Amino acid sequence: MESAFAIIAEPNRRTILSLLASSERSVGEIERRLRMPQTSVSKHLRVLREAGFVEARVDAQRRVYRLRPESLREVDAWLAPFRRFWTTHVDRLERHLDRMEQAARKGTKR
Amino acid sequence: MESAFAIIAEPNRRTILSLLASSERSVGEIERRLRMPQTSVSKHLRVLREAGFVEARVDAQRRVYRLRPESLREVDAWLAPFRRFWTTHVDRLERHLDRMEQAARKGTKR
DNA sequence: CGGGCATATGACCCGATAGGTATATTCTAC
DNA sequence: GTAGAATATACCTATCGGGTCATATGCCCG
Repeated sequence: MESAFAIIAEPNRRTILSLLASSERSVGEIERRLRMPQTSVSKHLRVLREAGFVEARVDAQRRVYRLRPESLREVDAWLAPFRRFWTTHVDRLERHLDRMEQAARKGTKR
Repeated sequence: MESAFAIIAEPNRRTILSLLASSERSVGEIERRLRMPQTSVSKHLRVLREAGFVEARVDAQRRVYRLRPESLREVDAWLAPFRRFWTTHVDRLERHLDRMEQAARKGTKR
């Protein structure tokens, strides 16, 4: 289970991620909202956790999972070169502004 | 091989797509540039073709493949809800932590 | 026409992985 | 401590997808 792409290839995992995008959830909540067996949820969460997509907070007997979005940036970054295919001149302006913003922040980053 | 996500889960297919992003190529060109066996290239191209990621133009004995980017928009669209995490959230948190770290360094005598 | 190039297809093997079932662990409440 | 909850893990199995090898198809050119 190397790449981020392999992780999100699984539909249930994508659903879990989407659910966590709105707010953090316990395993039981995920289980009920997505109507999938608990062991399956736990397994997918483990994969997501080990790949850095989510992290868990302990709350008594519960584990509350929340998103860790950095991993998805890899996917976003790979996608970047393709975006020019479906963007128009309007988005060109946007990219231009993005670059200017980045340049402006260069000195203060990290 | 249902979803676009499953398609791009394969590293060689991603490489092929990236290559085609710069310009169209014949099978032989892809084969040589990526140093992978021809049958393998053909198989991946078939998968990509049937999933709508690429299309082929016939040029004598060659097939010249070019990108059809619409399929990738599905991925891009799925990613959209997560983008707020790294366009606002993370940067703000990062800058916040940076300031705290700097302040902490100032205070300690190390 | 025949040979050789470019590409596609088919058959087989193999490793990875998701799902299911049963069980283990950890915590709470009494 | 015990019962029962919430969650994790082990194990098995069936499936699926990629690599490779052999072969088929189609096209060009002499």
